[in-house]
Amino acid sequence: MDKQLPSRSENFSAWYNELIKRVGLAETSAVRGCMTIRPYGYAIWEKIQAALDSAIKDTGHENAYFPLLIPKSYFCKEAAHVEGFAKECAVITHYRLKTEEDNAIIVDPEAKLQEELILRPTSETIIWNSYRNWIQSYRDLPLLINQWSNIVRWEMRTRLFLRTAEILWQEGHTAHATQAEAEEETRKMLDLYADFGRDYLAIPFLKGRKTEYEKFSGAEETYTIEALMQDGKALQAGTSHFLGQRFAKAFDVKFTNAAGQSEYVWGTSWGVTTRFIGALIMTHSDDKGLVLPPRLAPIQVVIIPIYKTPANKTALHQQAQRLQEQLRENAITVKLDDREDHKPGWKFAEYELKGIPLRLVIGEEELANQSVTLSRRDTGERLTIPMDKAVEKITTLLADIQSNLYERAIQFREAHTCEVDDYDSFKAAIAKKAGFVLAHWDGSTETEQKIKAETQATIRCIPLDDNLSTPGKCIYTGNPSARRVVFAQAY
RNA sequence: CGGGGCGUGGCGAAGUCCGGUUAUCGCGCCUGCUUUGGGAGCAGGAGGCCGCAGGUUCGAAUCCUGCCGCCCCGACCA
Repeated sequence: MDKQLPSRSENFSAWYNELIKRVGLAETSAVRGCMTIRPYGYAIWEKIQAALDSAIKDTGHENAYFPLLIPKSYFCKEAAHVEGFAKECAVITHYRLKTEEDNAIIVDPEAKLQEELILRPTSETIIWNSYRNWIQSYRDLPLLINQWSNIVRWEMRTRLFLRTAEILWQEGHTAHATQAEAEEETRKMLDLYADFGRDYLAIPFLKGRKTEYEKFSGAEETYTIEALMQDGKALQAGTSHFLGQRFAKAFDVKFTNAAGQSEYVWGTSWGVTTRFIGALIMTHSDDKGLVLPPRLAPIQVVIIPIYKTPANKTALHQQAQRLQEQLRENAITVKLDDREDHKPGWKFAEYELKGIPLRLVIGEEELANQSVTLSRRDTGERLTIPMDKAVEKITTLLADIQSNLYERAIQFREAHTCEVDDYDSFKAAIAKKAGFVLAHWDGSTETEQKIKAETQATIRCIPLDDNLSTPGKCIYTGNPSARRVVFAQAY
């Protein structure tokens, strides 16, 4: 095994795959398309879950849990929804195995289900089927439910954390009395995701609306958060859907308003997945390995004592333990690595690979001077500070690293965003993966598909809250365009 | 589903064309000693139905047939 990772510039996807394996985040499993998330990777997911879960609850949502298995008939009630997912559904047809005379184990042909069950690719149908019973009056609204679950989408080609057959995610499903309220909810949760991205993942997300062609099957409107990866490709990291009354009508979910009239409710759904971890890797990490924002790092500081003379060993060890305790008292997660079977150089490389934001070294020199040496993972900067200032300094450094990563990502995005006004420049920009390419588009699906077929570029979103709304001419057809949209090659 | 490639100790590979005694190397693992400020050194050791099933042969990792699995490229897609 090479000590070095493949470099990003030479082979970005080899770098990505190798990093995940080497860091111990995840691995491909025996089941095709599914991944095993290893403890370190899962610890990051748990950090994400904890922060997001409390943000979701703070906005008035409650967690619940709905079944993994969905009757085919439920699934088929909303036409657009079925069409969108039909090609990637795993279907359960039998409920029993049996042993044959030659000891072979087979699916018992007698045990055929009367109605096939779908492994949920998303839970709208089974949830709206319950909502019919839960909602009667406007007093039952809004109904704000979230669930943490796994879903199954039978993908042809998979990549760790980015596209797998089984996905861990969070899916919110809400019901409202009015269209305006549901639309507001859709946008509110989009904002919540983007804020979470900024504050925790240290990733700047571009908020926007999906085109008709790219939107969720079953939604009236899909909003997205799009991020730009270091290789210039875009990643859709989360979506929030305004469902209109589609599922309410499909599942007959009505309520009585204050005036005593019966109305269909308005719905939303929104979700983010472990794809966030993929975004995290491809945004911040480098050729030495993972780079984690402190707020999501399972270990924020690693302490490495370096012994030279046996006489100092005890003193160093005690000092290191004292530092560990002090940091813990200040809610900093810390690991003391005093193993003697690896040399310091090995440990340095190891914790850089794992993306630990800060390394604290205490050796003979530090002990003599009552100091510690700190190294930042994000910049490689090394500084020696007095030992009694360690906790204070580490606290500010962790905050610095968190904001530096965000700043760096914003700068990268700005440097990789361009405007083009003709198709040739467009093709050139996309071919060299220039990042987000802002261009005029005539608004037709036909044009969108032709551009995709010719250049592989897709419309990532029609941005919200920006200053791109000056009219122009479509780069492909020359037809009038109300505004620029964001094109990119995407994952 | 098309096109290409690959299955050999935990991992990565050599050996396969042209069959030959005990299957090789690196990493990792175990034991011991010496080491410790950027992936330590030496010595010893464990670990293999060479993807599976048949066949050819005195003899198969190697040749033949069939099967299974995985990866890459396309079509498809969060």
